[in-house]
Amino acid sequence: MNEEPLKTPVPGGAPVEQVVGGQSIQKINAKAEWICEPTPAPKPRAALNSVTAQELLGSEAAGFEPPVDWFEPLEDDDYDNESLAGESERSESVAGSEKLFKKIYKFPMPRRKRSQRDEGWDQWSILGEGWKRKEVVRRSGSSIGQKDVYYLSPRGDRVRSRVELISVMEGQLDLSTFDYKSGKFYNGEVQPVRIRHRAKRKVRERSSSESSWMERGDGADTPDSHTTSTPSLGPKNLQTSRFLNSAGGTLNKDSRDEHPPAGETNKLPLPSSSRPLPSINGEIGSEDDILVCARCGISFTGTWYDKQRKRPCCPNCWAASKSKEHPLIRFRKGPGSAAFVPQKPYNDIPDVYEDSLSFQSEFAESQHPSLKSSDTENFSVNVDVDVDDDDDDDMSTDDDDDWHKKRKRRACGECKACLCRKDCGTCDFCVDKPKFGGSNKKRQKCRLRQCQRQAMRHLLPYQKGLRQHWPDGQLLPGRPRPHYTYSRKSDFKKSRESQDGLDFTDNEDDDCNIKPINWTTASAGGSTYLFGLDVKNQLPSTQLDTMDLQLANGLPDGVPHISVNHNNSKPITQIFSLAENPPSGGADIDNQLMTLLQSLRSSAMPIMWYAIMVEGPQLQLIQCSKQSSLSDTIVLIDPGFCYQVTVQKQPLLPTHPLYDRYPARLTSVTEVVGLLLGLEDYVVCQGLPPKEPLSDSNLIILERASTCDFLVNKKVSVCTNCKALRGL
DNA sequence: GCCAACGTTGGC
DNA sequence: GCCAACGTTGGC
Ligand SMILES: [Zn+2]
Ligand SMILES: [Zn+2]
Repeated sequence: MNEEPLKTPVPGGAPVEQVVGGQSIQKINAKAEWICEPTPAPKPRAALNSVTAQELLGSEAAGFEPPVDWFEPLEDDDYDNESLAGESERSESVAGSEKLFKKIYKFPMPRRKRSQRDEGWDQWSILGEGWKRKEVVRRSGSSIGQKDVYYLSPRGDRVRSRVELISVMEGQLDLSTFDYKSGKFYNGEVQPVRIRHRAKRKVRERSSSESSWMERGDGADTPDSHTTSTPSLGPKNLQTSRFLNSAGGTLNKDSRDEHPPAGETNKLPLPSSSRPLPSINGEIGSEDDILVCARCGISFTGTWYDKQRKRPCCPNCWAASKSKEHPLIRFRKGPGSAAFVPQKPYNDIPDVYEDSLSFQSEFAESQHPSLKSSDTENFSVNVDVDVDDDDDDDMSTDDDDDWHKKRKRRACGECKACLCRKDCGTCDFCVDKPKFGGSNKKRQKCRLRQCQRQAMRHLLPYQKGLRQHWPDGQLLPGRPRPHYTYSRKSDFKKSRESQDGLDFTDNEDDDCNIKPINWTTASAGGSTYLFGLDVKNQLPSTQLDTMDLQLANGLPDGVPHISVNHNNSKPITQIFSLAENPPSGGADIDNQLMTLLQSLRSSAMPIMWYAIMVEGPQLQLIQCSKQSSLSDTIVLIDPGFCYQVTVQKQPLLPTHPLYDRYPARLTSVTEVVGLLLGLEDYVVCQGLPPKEPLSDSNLIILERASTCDFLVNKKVSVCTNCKALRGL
């Protein structure tokens, strides 16, 4: 999918050329090109990938000098219709400019045009010809008002830190006396030591704050086997110490202290009267507009707007609007009122998922039977109790809350993924990380560390290439990855079967984040990640929700490992793909079921049928292809080799004709295969729409008769019993 | 509609 | 100061 096969992790500490401080730009374009050029691509194209249009004009379209403000944003107010989404208010003008530019020059443009990309860059020739610099004031979040300085290299590298700058410079310039923030050299001058007024936030404070302490990189450790330039990302990451020692420690920023006075523990901006205006250093600030705060009426400089970006809002009012609640504590609506619970003892936290069974029991464990708060780490976690005080003010916390919720909700802090401290080092997101030699394009948390409950679905582990490989039953080559599996326990089942209710909660964006992720409700679109397994729900019924499906990790080169636990109360004890190579090692020879299982494993089996052994023992054969019309069908074989077929966990009626066509006991591979092949003649009964559609929903819910056959001949999509129910 | 890409923020 | 990684954009 991406270019990682051509990127080798860099042993040692020195970043290679491609890895320019995490902002590699050399191979951004189509992967075909990249594949042809495993070594850094020619600079012109690299530049085109990330250079600004403005820069192109300057460097390539010689002679054309656009007006100074050619790419300058119009007034933010001009884009009122773009209410949300950060800087989108500016994208229009930029996009328009880009079109114009394209039209005139027919240059290949960067793949993407980010609105801020071309804006606000100042020539910064002190670093060399073509260098640019820009300051960006944070517009939201608890660090609002903070300024970030970026540099843009002539090649288009967007540099975010001193370390990156040094890396990008590749020694072309001695930066030992360069102050990153101010962008100036202090040759021979002794810089006053900048005093940090801001008290360092304590771990405790942090962990009980709104921030989900787990959600951040927070010590995502690097597996040793993958260690490249960053052996560890612990709290004391020494990776950059050599830079800091040579520069950061002795070299200092401009002497003007822009930190809040002592006692101000958060980073909210100070009133403009006491705080330096957002513009600094003359030339930088000179382009800022003088604005009048729509709230308090004071004049201020900069680009501060309310959340809708419609009206100017001075930093002070920004702060005021945020301080209605503690900026570091969020509450969320929900049952119970406890805001914080002690977190699982840290020493129970796995470094990685080591095997399938550890993951299998995840949801049982997530009940946290042991909540020792005496642990040395004593983590706490926000349980997301939301008070959701609706705010009338439109610069207000409504958006702010939304923003915060969105920003903060992707980690429950409790699930195994959240508690996992180590990056796997092999998933696509890990491979993208600079510390693993990646180019930092995706910038996402390790898939295995994505919260099982709250992470966005597309970030969860999944089977890369699933769709290419599974329909035809081909398994990917390569060493099997550890599969993690788990079964949901009966609480899940209970909640579903006891009610006729249809729970379509797609919890991705609502507040139901206390329960485990609801895998089975998502069926829209082409990408349904059921924590890995993409299952097509034939029928959004309660029955579906009782399906208990779980698939292994989503590592790009992983062999799909499927484990499906149909029976909620039976832990999976053995997981085998029928197509998998026989594993070495002995099984329980005495167990005849196991013998059958092993025979099955070494036999050619119908496509996408997998076998697992669950406690009982019980041998289960599961159709794991979502494309299959039998995708929710399971054959259960008990130790006496009697079997039962279930569809979406519903057993077929004993009178089902299927049972007449096949032996009552499945004692051999032949018999098993015969049944599985015979099943292919069936499809799952679709059910029929109710007579009275749901009032408040545009969903079409299909219902089945209680005597539904579940499996019907392929030519019929609905069984006779369901038809009878509708009088058909 | 998907997802690569990346601007941006959180937090040590 | 640094960087992990969140959330969004926009090309395809
Ligand atoms: Zn990973
Ligand atoms: Zn979690």
